[in-house]
Amino acid sequence: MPNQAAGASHRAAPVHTDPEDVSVLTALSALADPVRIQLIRELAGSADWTRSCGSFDVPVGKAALSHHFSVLRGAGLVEQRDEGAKRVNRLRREEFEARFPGLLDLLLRADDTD
Amino acid sequence: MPNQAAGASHRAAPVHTDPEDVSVLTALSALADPVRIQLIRELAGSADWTRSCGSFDVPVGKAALSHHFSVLRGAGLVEQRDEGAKRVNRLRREEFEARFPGLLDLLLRADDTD
DNA sequence: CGGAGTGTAAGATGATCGTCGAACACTGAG
DNA sequence: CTCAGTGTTCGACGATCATCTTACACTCCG
Repeated sequence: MPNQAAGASHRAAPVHTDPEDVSVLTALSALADPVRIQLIRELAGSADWTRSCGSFDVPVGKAALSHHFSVLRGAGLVEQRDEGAKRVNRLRREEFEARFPGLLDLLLRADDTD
Repeated sequence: MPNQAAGASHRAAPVHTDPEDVSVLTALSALADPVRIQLIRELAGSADWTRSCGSFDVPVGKAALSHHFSVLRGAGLVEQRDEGAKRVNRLRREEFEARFPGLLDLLLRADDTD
């Protein structure tokens, strides 16, 4: 097997979906949840690859949290990478913006919660 | 009681919500449904006040249809008016666009269904 | 190695949501 | 008035979804 750079992992790599392959319905369904909205907002306020899954201030257990990240990946909103024991995240701003122009901005600009 | 112009009705007027009072979550939730997406698209392709509720080609009964229109009203997406025995509809394009710029266009431009 | 930390997988539970059928109210036409 | 057409409301049902608990796998560190 090929030599791997820093950040190697023997865990199963997270499954990602290209935003181009995401339907409008899937995108809207992924965004229509308070916890996921909060995750995206927090993620948007942090630099890429600096936030591990457990570092978010959301009122759910880690099992539910894992599920939410899975949904966000499936909607092409989040990219994940294993870094040691942690799984760090990145918001796919440009790619998602190219597929759904203005949608992310709508979420991030809004000042209401519910 | 005041003299009423043409189109008077003794039925309870439909309850509308101003798009300005709609939260992002409510808007996204309203749009995250295949039937409602179809309703909005069909409505967008017709002139204002020309489509009665029963004139839409959706695969649900009239009870469910009535529910969907109620959700769309609550999200500030649709305005309704009684005209004789029928209730005719209008897509609130400009008002909704002012509150959520680009969101409606996203739905109407997309060429995928699910 | 052994233990703490991190995240996923599987099963169960409770709530929400979309749907339908039936009953009801209203309108317009005969 | 009677009747057909239109739409809403109510109760019920089933499916989906968010959540939790438990168990498991992996990584790092001592």
